[in-house]
Amino acid sequence: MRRTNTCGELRISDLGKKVCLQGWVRFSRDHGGVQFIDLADRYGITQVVFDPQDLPEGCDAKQLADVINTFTRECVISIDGIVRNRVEGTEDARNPTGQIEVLITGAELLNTCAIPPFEIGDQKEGVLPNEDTRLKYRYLDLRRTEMIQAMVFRSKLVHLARQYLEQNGFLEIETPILGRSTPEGARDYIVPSRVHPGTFYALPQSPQQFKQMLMVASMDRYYQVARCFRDEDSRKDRQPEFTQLDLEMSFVDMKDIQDMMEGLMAYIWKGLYGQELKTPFPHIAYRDAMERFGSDKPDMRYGLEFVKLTEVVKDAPYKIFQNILANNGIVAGINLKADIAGDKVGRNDVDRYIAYAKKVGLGGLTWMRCVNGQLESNIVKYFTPEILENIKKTMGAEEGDLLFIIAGPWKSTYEGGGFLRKKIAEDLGLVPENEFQFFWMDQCPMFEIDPVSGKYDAFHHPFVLPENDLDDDYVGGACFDLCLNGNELGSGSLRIHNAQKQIEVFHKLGLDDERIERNFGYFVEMLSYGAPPHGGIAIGIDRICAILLNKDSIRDVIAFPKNKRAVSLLDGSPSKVDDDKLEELQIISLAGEDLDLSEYEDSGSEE
RNA sequence: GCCCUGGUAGUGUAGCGGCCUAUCAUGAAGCCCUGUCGAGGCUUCGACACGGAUUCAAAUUCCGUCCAGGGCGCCA
Repeated sequence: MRRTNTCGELRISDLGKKVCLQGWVRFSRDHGGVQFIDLADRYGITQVVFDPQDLPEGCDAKQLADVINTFTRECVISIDGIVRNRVEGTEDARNPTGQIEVLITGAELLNTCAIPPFEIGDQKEGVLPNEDTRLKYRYLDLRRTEMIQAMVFRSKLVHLARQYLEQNGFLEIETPILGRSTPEGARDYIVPSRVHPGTFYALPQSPQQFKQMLMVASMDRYYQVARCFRDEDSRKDRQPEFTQLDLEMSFVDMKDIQDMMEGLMAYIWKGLYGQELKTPFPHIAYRDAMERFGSDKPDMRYGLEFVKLTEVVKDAPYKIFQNILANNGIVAGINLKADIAGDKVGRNDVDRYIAYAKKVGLGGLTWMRCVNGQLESNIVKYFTPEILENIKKTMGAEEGDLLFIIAGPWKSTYEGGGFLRKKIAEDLGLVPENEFQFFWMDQCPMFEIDPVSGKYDAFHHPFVLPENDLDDDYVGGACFDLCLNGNELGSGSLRIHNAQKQIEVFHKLGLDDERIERNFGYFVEMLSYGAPPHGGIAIGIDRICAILLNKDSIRDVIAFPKNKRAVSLLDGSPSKVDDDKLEELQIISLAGEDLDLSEYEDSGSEE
């Protein structure tokens, strides 16, 4: 290798060294006689100087100038030179290599660069091109320092995780990418089989079943940096393919798994920031999270907690509340204290929040303001003075405070309230930056009942160990989420290790024996061959990186993400494939605009 | 499937019925310049997403389409 140093490496201690640097021309400044080039690579930027007056003997200035004249932005060059001091007073304190420069004594153009579609300099933050342009030219976008830092950060984080888990006896084991499609859960990406026409593999939504098999296989502690695939619509924190740090442990209880994760996070923290992370993480029960913050992954870095008013208003002659309470609904309030909201939330803002509340599924939004020691609003006339006083007391309302009151069915009302709480906090600037608060959300139910169909759905997934008898009124699940700043990083649980219990849960979820056998037969059978008690957790690598780096979207910590519509602008996938490929797989597409189905008709009943 | 926001030179923007032959910056091309560092100076080039409608007049208003982002649904 000719290169002697990277572009982020040279310091004052290297003065006089003969070096060869190779990299990209970021900026160049031609002063007529002397010319400066910012030579960049992923390690940094070094200023290299063409100074024809100051060349050592034997250097042909004319020849060098001819080469350097061919350099353009972002072309790839190799320069030989001598590390020297900068002229006094021209050092650049912002750049770690800013004390020195390299006098060019030899130069070579390694490759040209077409005119870049956007500028790659780092000072242009805030004026990034549209994301589709960035994604189309991702290899250029990734040259930006900010993106390089994200990739370095992510690589470090994953490396630290591997180190910690290896130190704790975990085996890194790969599980199949081509697997079986299951009817539960997210939509699968499916892959046609050529050998068995008409059958399909599915890409894994998670390695869930395989990692449980590894426990039955006595591997005891498994982990994997696992790519997962879900064919659902994207969000800023959801991509069609994403990466999870997946792990599973045998002979453990929930605390063992949580302790291991806390140790892992603390190790990563120390490695990334050189600081101790406070463990253990606090816990909050699902019900409390919902009733206090209106979310199962609440951001608890700011207050604005809901206070239950159901009891307080149960005798109020206010029809709307009466109807709601008669249907087992709840009433709860949130107090915007005068010092944080006082002047900032006026009558117009209240109307805005009422409109927002309706948008997020709340029937409406009741408000009261504490003025001259009395609660005032358009509806106080429906409440007796005693009830108003009680509301005031329960909510801790003081002069100038504004109360928002939500009412309706338990789940949808608290969920809507959670959206409202978040919106208010953002509007009022209550969300702190650069504060990271991990916590466990636990004590979850095993099932949720669909309010429309009355059907049981698994709260997490059907392999979670129920904590009590399935016929009890309330069944808890041995599962928990790891949350950070209002985001779910991942969820873990103890798993069912008893075949009969697993079948019972499937039954509860409405699967009959035939369907269980067809879709999960091998899995249930596996449990019958000495499955140890086991459990595990998976956390989203993309999400944790995005949160820790303050990125709006996980796309900013993924080298080659898809856009909102699951398209890769870089390679144009998904794309059509040649007809002969489809023919080999015995597949016809119904999406073609000129498809002639006549020769296939009467073989199927569809359409 | 639905809702919201947006689409102006390569890039980022201003303009939001006539002051538009469309602003500014950056970029690109050319010239000048020996200490800059997003160098600087001068000259030139380059755009209203597409299709309809309203109007004497549309970048601007309306309708439709496409594209992008955010959200709902969905994500066991």
